[in-house]
Amino acid sequence: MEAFLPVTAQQLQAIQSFRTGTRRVEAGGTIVDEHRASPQLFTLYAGWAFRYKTLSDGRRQILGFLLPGDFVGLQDEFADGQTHGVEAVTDATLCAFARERLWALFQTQPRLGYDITWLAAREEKLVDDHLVTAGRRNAGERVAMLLMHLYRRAQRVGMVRDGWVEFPFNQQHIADALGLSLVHTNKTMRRLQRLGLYKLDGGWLRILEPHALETLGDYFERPLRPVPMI
Amino acid sequence: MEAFLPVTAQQLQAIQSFRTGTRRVEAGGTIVDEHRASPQLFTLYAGWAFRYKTLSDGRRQILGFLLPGDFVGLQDEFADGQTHGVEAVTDATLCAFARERLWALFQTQPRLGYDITWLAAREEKLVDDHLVTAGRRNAGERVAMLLMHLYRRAQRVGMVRDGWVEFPFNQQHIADALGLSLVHTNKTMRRLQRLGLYKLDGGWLRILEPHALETLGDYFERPLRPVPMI
DNA sequence: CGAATGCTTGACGGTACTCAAAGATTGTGG
DNA sequence: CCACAATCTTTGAGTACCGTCAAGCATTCG
Repeated sequence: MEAFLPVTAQQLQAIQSFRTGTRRVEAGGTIVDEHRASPQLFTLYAGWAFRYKTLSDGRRQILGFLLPGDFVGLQDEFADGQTHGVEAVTDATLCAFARERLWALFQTQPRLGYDITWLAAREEKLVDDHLVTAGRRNAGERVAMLLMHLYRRAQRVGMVRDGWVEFPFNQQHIADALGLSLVHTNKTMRRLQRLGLYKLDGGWLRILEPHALETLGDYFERPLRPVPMI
Repeated sequence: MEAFLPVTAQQLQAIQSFRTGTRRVEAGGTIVDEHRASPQLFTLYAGWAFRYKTLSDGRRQILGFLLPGDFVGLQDEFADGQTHGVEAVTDATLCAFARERLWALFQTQPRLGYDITWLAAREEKLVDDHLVTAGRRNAGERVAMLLMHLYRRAQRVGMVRDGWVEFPFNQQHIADALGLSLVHTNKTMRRLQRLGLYKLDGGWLRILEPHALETLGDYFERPLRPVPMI
């Protein structure tokens, strides 16, 4: 797939030896518990998932969404338990790695170590953008930005068919990602739909006016370099 | 300093060969331009700085604050220019590294590569927390959280003297970090001051009721492990 | 068919934003 | 040393965006 960097046979072997198995999680299931440090790192192979944190009174903030190819769990490496949860939105397939072998991987395969750093840096950029959204955009801009963002990322990994993407989120997910209430999220999304900017049907999303949404969200994705795949 | 991991002589030498020089930036000066990819990575040696992004109409979001020991610029590694700015709040001293030598560093010094990944993961955790603040906390909680957060981090690197920390930010900085307006930030801060939770005098901050602020912000920092220093 | 989940809408209230202007503080030049 | 500008802080008044509460509607599932 063109979104990912090519891998040599030797690297592939190193990745294989680093992995400890495949895991399946059904829709709505917990991939990483919010309050327990995970002994594993994951790469998402198939499905949609998200990272989140909850305040003690239950308010939840979704930190980011995960698509196939995304690497999760590095943030916990030094967190001593104070970390974030990961939950599957659809049925998901993951590749698991032993956290304790991470250092060995860096030693024996510096290239893969470098790639992991790359992925970590990219992740942080996503959170940076998300923070701008939550901090400085209004409701309409937030929705526009999120729709374009998810669409573009899905497109990149080949999840768009005839202009439609699987969109398995409910409005509570969107609200928790954007820092809005459920009701206000609903009203904002309805408004943008009535304006004809996008369409949502049976869990599938179609962007009707990409330029309008990009302008509204002040969010223009540039073509991205291929990403390493661990 | 106990906040940092010890370094071997050999590692120190590797770090030295990686660095390309020291840079001084005066208060208010630009460390990294928001719209130009920086050819350098930095470690902040002295002073306060912050990372930020601005929307096209001028709204600014501060992504995080930088204290001595913090490493900046990794996010740009693969960003193709779509990045964030870094600005000095006080006079600042930085150690510069050539970005192009990063890969060589990973090859020859896997330990330092691993440490850089550590720092990147830690950075992302900070942004995650910040995102929860902007997305799900109200004004009082945001201010409480930020004050405790900055105080604890400063304390960790020995910047607290007799309970006072240098606090060189103006209210616009705070507002842009928290995603609030200047006026509302002012009113909220005044309110917490009148409640006797903290004191601010001549650019120095003193936390009077740490427990109350932690509870209000629902933010409890655990003791952190020592951090690598590049 | 009833329960559960999610979407939609209206009404109302409050938090936070904007506008405006008056202090306070600092720095600069005559 | 004072006048004046510039910057930052503080406060008040009015408004709007967004949150909460409540209830109706649609869809799915057992």
